[in-house]
Amino acid sequence: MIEIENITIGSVLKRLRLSMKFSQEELAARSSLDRTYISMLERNIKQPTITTVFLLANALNMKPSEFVQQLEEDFDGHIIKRTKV
Amino acid sequence: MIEIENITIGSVLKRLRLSMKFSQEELAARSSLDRTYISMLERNIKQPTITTVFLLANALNMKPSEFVQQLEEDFDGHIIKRTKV
DNA sequence: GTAGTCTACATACTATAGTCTACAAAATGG
DNA sequence: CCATTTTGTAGACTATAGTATGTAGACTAC
Repeated sequence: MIEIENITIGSVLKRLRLSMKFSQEELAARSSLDRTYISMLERNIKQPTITTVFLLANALNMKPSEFVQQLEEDFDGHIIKRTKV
Repeated sequence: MIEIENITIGSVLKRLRLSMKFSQEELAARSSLDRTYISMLERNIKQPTITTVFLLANALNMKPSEFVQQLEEDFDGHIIKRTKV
């Protein structure tokens, strides 16, 4: 069981984007998000809110739950570690 | 087609929490989130990040994608409206 | 009535989501 | 190779995610 701090969507997002043959610019336009933010998401610099997940999934012509399913598969066997100070 | 600004998880979250017979305190403990934040999520004062969605779903003994599916059903026929200034 | 449980709400804080501009570096296609 | 396109990155900004404490109201059980 691998401990992680956050769910990171970078690899899933990039894979799906490329499978649609979209540039980041194209995906940004389709999702009404900022192009540089797409870049940051793909590099796991930032994580999206639920609304952003919906926007991205819609832009990728898939259901948000399908997008999340992809994440589940990537993070199977991982546990999110929450630290208490 | 109804325009919305954000995906709000309040009604889904509360329904699922009650179906598990958890108090907000219980759900907070199981998800390692703050109790008052759970309250705010249920009242749609705040929206969660993807990591928080995973934490909540796990605490509710369901897959994150199932949780998101519930949201999809609630928001079927809605479109997220993004305003450009 | 009283104590305990549950939740809403206010307030304040830290960390970060998301936007935007500018520029540099990398990739691509002819 | 060169021009164009694409992506990474820095920096600054506004809005908000998430935490935490305290108070108050509602409800239930004894």
